Amino acid sequence: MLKISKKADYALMALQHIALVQFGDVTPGRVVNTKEIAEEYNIPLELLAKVLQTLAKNGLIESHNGPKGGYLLARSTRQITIAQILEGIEGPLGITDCSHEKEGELCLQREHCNIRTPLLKVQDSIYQLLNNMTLQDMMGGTPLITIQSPTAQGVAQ
Amino acid sequence: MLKISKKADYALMALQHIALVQFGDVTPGRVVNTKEIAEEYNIPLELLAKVLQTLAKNGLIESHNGPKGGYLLARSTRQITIAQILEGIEGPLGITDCSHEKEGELCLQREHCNIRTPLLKVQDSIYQLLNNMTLQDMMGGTPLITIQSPTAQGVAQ
DNA sequence: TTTAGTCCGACCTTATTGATCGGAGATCAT
DNA sequence: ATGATCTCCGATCAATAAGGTCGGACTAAA
Repeated sequence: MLKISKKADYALMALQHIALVQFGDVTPGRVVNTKEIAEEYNIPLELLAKVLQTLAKNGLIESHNGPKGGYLLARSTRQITIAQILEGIEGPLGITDCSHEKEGELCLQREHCNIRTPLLKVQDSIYQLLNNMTLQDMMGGTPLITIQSPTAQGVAQ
Repeated sequence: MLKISKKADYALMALQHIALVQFGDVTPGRVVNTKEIAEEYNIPLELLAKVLQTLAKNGLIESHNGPKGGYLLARSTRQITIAQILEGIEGPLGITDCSHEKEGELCLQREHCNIRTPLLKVQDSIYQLLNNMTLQDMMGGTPLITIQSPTAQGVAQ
């Protein structure tokens, strides 16, 4: 229960990888493309592409078009929270259907529902949890495995 | 994202209702049947029946067969946690696919996956959250929720 | 201008959830 | 004991969401 989607999983892996490349000590500053990540983690290329597009649209990463293009983090690893990443892919956090219920679309149970308020408190606690953890917290001490890409070798000095 | 299922919602409502009837001051000790709950909260009867059956099978409530039959809480409201209820309906908590991965069924990303460990810590924090809140907390005053950010504990591997 | 790469949206396939049906078994009233 | 009523429980169906795929348009570097 409470499982996050594969897309969200892929997003976390991809962002962590980009962060490692961008701020790691191997080839700092290098731009990362979709193919590199897909091959490194065995993620279907097209699906990952869509995930990255979504992340770019939500302002978490910047896309650079054309050859030698790819993605870069839009801001520092401490300014990107897990909540932002997950919400960027899966939409706003809502443990129950009525979490973001607008006026006029009440659920059938709402009239006598006594569990909404406590559940919203639980939801809020989970959000704080996810929003207090950043990309930086997910990359400590993890070694970056470099890949042999002709493109990458050409760029790295 | 992270939405719980309708069945789980129904389970929470039903258990709260049973608890109110059983320990409330109107008709204490009365047995509650499926139909009563379904009508009160506009829940499809057969679906609720299956939810209650599952809860009974998991030892959260006791079923009494035949006419004048129905359900009773198996233990006190303070001994039934939200985690127990949700897990009884939706299965064990697992925010990622590999949460309960058995030997030999590694996911394709596992080889280079660096996000598993921090995610498991997040999952553990959510579990504590849900397991520290009981049915009792959903019946009266404001639920007491304590969270502990995994970041503070040093989530990075 | 060519070429490699990203961008974007439509599409399909599968899995999960929500909901339904019909009978078996158990209990109480008569 | 017997019937009527109610819960139990498995099998099944439909709707929705997730996972994954395809083809073409656009962009920038060589």
